[in-house]
Amino acid sequence: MRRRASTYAATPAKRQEILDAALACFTEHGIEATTIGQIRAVAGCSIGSLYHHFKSKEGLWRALFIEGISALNADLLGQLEICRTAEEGVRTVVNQYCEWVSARPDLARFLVHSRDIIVSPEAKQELRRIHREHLRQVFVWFVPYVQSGDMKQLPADTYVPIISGPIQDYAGQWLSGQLTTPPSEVKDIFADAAWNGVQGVEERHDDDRNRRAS
Amino acid sequence: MRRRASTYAATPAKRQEILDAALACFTEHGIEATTIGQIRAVAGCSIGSLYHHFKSKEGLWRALFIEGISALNADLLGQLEICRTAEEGVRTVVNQYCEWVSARPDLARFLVHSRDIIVSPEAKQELRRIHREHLRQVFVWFVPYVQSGDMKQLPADTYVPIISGPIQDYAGQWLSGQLTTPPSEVKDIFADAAWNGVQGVEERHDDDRNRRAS
DNA sequence: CCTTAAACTAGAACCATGTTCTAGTTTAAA
DNA sequence: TTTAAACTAGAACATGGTTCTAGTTTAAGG
Repeated sequence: MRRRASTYAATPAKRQEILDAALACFTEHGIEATTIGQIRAVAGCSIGSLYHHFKSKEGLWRALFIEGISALNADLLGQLEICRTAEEGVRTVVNQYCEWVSARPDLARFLVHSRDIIVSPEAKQELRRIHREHLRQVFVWFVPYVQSGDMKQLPADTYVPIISGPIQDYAGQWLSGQLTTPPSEVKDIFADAAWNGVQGVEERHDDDRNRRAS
Repeated sequence: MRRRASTYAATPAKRQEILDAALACFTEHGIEATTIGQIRAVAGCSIGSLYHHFKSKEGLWRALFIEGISALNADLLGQLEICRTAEEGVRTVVNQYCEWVSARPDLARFLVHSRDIIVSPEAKQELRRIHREHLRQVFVWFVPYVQSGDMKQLPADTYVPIISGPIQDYAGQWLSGQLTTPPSEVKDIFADAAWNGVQGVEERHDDDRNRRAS
């Protein structure tokens, strides 16, 4: 009723527009503080339209989250695909995370924080499923290297924390504005630490130990 | 009006009662999903009383958070006090976190999640201040060992992620029910990884490397 | 004891915000 | 042109956080 004459035609794009608007609002006001009204205003649509595309506020979060996390995961798995040594793989996990966080900080911030914000049991279940499936796929990539002894034998659930924990912690602090040096500038340090933490013990050479020293 | 005759007298305790009720509700329903009404019911007080003690829902979160994080910090600093080597210190950081998470999982879960839930700028500022102050104090403890060469020279902001990142990541997964093996059972692995990641490079002895092997 | 002020409590009133509902409008296919 | 489905608008509603007024309890001073 308020719209200009022949504007319609953009149905599929509208959904994306709402998602973009939501992310912008989250970045500006914080995820929790953002209201449906603000998103609606930025996206330039009505409440009804918004609820037509997403069944609830949480549904919107969920869509944004799944879209983001899936892209991140797919990108990592793609990069792992072309790695040919355990060390390459480990460093790729760290580096890819750094690059991605630096490239899309708004989305990264949202992903990191939304884990604690999505509450409905079904949604939580789904997100957890996606997360676990991703971890599994990454883990599978590393299995042969564990078996060959290139990587240490450890409890299955400890590899990811050891490899990704530090960079995620650092990135989280950076994303929330507590640190000024971007992850990309310290990625080698964390890649070193990650590889250092999981590399096999027997086949160590002297000059392997500190490769980032130069 | 509804109260039994001479029940009053418990003013200072009531506040704590409300805090306990809040934590119980958070554990049962999730932080976000918990309403003031639920807390009020469990604590057995009125809305007015609740708002007298805490100026808002967020104020309640804040009080609970500060209480918890302060206890955790103080405990760690106390334990560090009696450590006499860098390795002892690093392992203490990891172990203490494990023990504490295992001992008070409800509170731990709340602390981990509430970081993203407190939104008012002033509160956020305060929490950040406390967090940074804590990091600083821990860092200060390690400084002499970095200078002596017992620990690697790294950018200041990377020590904590390397030491604490993995165990925090693991504990977070455990707290949210995704893992079944409690942190206390894998703490040595993470302590090893932590020390491995920050120990000085020159003064390494062969038998230092795998001390947890037995 | 009695009075009085401050701490505290009760619960109704208020208000912001997420969600539902009804009445449409646009599009595309028959 | 007709019709059904996708989509949009915005008012009405429900829930839950917050404020407000009217108390009640306690402790200190007469």
